Amino acid sequence: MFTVDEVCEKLREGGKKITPQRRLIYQALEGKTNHPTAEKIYDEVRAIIPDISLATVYKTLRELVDSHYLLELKIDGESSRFDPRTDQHSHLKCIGTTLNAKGEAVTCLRLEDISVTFPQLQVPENDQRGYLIISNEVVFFGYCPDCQARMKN
Amino acid sequence: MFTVDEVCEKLREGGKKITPQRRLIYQALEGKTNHPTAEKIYDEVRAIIPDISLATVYKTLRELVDSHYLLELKIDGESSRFDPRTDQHSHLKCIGTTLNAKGEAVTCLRLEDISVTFPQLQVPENDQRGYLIISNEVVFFGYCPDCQARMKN
DNA sequence: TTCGCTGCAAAGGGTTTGCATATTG
DNA sequence: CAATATGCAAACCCTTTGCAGCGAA
Repeated sequence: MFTVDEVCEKLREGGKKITPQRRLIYQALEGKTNHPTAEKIYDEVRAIIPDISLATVYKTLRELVDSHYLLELKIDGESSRFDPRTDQHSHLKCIGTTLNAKGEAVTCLRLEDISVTFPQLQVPENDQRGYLIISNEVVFFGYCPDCQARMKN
Repeated sequence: MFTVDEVCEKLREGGKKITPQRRLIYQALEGKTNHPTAEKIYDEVRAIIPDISLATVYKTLRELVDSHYLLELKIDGESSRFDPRTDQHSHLKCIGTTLNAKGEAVTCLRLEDISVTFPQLQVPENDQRGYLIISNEVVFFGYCPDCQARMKN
């Protein structure tokens, strides 16, 4: 859970330069729990710097991920979502769908943090196959309140 | 865990036609536990029908997935891997890496089935946020025997 | 004969890369 | 001033799509 100033300072120490573009991208992530995609961040920053390039957004995000200020979540084949919360935690994803104008199913993109991890989870002995287990990742699937409400109609 | 004949029969009943290409793709999957990618299947089938098209492979796989003969696994942003085992189960993925000729890290692509699921896993109350939880997905990460051996050197 | 299938090539979405120019420190 | 960032366009990878011709039933 970085702050803009903290990231700026640390990156500057590493010989990087802080541009208005970068600062705004950091701001678009600071304290967020909605796991935006690169596009979402692009849209948000573009409201202020209209001709920022999507490539700049991607480069800046990659940098944050590489320096461990940001987690990149690749769940279920969706495009990457970015999470400023970098401690170990799990996720809860809504699987609700709506139909768009063309009658195609569009899935609700809500994704929530879950504070816990599940270190006690074990691979059954006969499935172990000589692997040295390091970690696990748990994702829960369900319907968010909005999608539940929509389903009642 | 389908058999080639079973799939052929069922699809034929649905008005589909069984071509040599399709039959070979089914064979390349029948009973397999290595979770091949579309490319891997393409390579395997191409050894027999050299001018089969990758598009045909993709179309055939999509069809099997849609008719629930095949599971499509999208883990960690990798390209899709296909699993003829369609009952509920978990996976164990090797995170070992080697360096290729250009010094880039290449991850071991081994992926194993784990027979169990973890229906008892709960979302902590204060993380529930009004969601109706339906299921969860657990992936274990670790080092396969080969990668462990390589790390000892 | 008919419809579904094939291969090809093109398009698509998301992401990265190369490069000349602009900006930071 | 030097080095790093930017924006643009092109390239990438994986996957899907459109279409004319081919082949299964």
